[in-house]
Amino acid sequence: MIVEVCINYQDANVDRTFDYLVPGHLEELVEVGKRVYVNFGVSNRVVEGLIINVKEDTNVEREKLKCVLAVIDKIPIVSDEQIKLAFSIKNYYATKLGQALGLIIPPFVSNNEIYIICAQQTSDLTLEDELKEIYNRILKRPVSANSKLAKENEDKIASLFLRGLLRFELKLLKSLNEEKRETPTEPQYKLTKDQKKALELITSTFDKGIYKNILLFGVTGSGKTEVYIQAMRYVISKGKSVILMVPEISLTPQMIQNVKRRIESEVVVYHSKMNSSQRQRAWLKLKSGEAKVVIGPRSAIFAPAKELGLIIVDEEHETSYKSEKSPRVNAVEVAQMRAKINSIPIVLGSATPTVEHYYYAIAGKYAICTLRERINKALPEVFVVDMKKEILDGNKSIFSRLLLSEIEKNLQRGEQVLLFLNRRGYSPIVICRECGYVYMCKNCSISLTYHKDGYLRCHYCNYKQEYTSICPKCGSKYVRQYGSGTQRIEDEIKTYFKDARVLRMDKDTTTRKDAVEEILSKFKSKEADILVGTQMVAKGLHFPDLTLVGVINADTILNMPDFRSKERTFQLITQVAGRAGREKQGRVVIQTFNPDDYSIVAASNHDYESFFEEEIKIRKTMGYPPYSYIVNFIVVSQNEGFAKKGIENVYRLLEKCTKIVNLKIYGPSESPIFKVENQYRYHILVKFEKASQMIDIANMIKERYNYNNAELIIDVNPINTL
DNA sequence: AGCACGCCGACT
DNA sequence: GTCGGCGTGCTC
Repeated sequence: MIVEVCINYQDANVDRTFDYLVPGHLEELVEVGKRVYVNFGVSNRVVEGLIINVKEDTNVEREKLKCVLAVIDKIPIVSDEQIKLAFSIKNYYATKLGQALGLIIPPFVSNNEIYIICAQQTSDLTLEDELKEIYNRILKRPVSANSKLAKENEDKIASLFLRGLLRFELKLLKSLNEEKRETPTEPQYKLTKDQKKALELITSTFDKGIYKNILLFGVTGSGKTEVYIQAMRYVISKGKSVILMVPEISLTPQMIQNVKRRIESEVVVYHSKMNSSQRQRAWLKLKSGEAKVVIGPRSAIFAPAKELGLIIVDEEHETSYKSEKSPRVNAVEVAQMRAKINSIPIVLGSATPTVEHYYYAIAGKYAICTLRERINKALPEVFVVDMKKEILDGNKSIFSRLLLSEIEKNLQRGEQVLLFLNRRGYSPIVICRECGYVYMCKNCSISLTYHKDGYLRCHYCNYKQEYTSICPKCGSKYVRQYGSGTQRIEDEIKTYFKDARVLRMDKDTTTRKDAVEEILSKFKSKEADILVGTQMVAKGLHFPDLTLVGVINADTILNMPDFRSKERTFQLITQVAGRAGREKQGRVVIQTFNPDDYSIVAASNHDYESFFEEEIKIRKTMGYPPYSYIVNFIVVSQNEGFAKKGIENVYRLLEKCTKIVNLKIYGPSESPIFKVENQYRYHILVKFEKASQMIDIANMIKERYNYNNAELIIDVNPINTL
């Protein structure tokens, strides 16, 4: 018996599998998805590997074959379906199989912890007895022909198992206090016509057992959640499970509450602040099928849901679904792969769908349902203020006259205000007026942001230094802070409205574990009149008395050097605007220097279609997605010269491809932010005509790039090219 | 990642 | 002559 093993998931610079011989005493233990210990390389290091195939024969010469030393897991920690998913990810994102598996294998799996928990789950023996039995079975037999090595390996493995034995006692104590669960209450909700249609489409697609993207296009407050819940109930009633993806768990407490209350099965919530034992419990509940619903952000798409029947991606346009760390996967794309593997529907919900997805929907590639009505109230009234004109009229304030007067009215009425600015800190640039020196991060090519606590901070690497008002370059004392962040908005708004109670929500005020919930509940219970915040406040929040939203500067995203900047602007304005007047009539004031830009005009008219029409024309003439497929090849090194050499290697490889397929190469050039955390970055952007060509060439470059002095990052379908 | 193999410069 | 530099390639 032979097993095909993927060695050391994460970093080993090998992207192939290896065959190992299974000794007789391990034959009944090996299974696809279990981990094994094997000898690897000339020095026979003991390494961990994952079995991805069990077979009778191999092409490898017998004398090369080594034996499996031990089987680590009692049950597979990765299912067949998840292994298929790993291969899809490897192929599409041009990663190594190990990297793809690394996303799927739960991070808490270390040594034999899973073995221990699983033993606890399945055995009739006491835990300790079973562990001892396993220990004896695996270790008290010859593991390899070479007896010297065998002894060393035994010692190594024995020590791993002993560590496990110590842990198991703690686990035993913990498992005695099992959590209890609220029983769901079975209320009937009446659906609107549109909701009914959407639900029917989802359930009938599910019944057919086919892979299909269903775009659920509905404005904020049109009742998407109700469609999700009823669809989930249907799928669960047929014995299947559901993954519900949300962009950020701490901002969707209402939805989670709703789902928990209305779903028959146990609901597991994944979030980044869970500790290792909470994660283990969640993982096991899904794996065993005890829980049929998992809700969570990006990582939830890798959850071990058993017999998956439906995937729902809420706010599918959110960029947080894309990982910024290598491998740069997009959880929405991964969700599509997983839906395809399982032949199930995937629901993409949004009020502002991505241009690509909407394009596929109207082209007939995806199904689409539109929820037109806003269930409670009319949409808010939107005013666009031209800030050029404000300046011409002598208004030097950050706030337009209209915004100030609207805030005033709101405060008088006892209603609440939300002020949105996409930038934290006090001011983003500190500059010497004598010599022009801009305070820069010493690790990144980024200007430092002045914070109110007297420190200058880099928002890329968190480097901080004390602020001195004397220029470090020329010694002048004419140093000035330019621009505004949320801290400054908070300060200045207090000078205009001295009695107003102001709260601020951004990365700086929410580092503590429950900080987000605390700020939101304070605002909800009307302990504050004005909430100032970044991106965080734009999403999903619902406050009955919030009737005015101010967008301080709509241009921050618009001016980014990215072909999606208009789309992002439209989405963000629409989203923040959606926070106003969810029950009473709301108003929105948008401050901008580009009042005529179509993304801003369309957002102010709540008109997705006309935004889309303008945007798709530009995408077509410029050859951007969905009319092309983009890959960003980035080469990174601490040494500038190495990075440059690396990107030149990539360029040479790409040039050869121009003879075979039609592609457009932009670069090589320095990345827009050249240095990040002391790493120099060069990149080449490549546009392909066909997805298949993109995949082939990205994989070819990955295979052939062998310059070890600089790391190559392949970003397929990049969201952020900075 | 490790480790060996291999092909060039400055040394006992 | 040979010790060691690290480029290249392999690991079942």
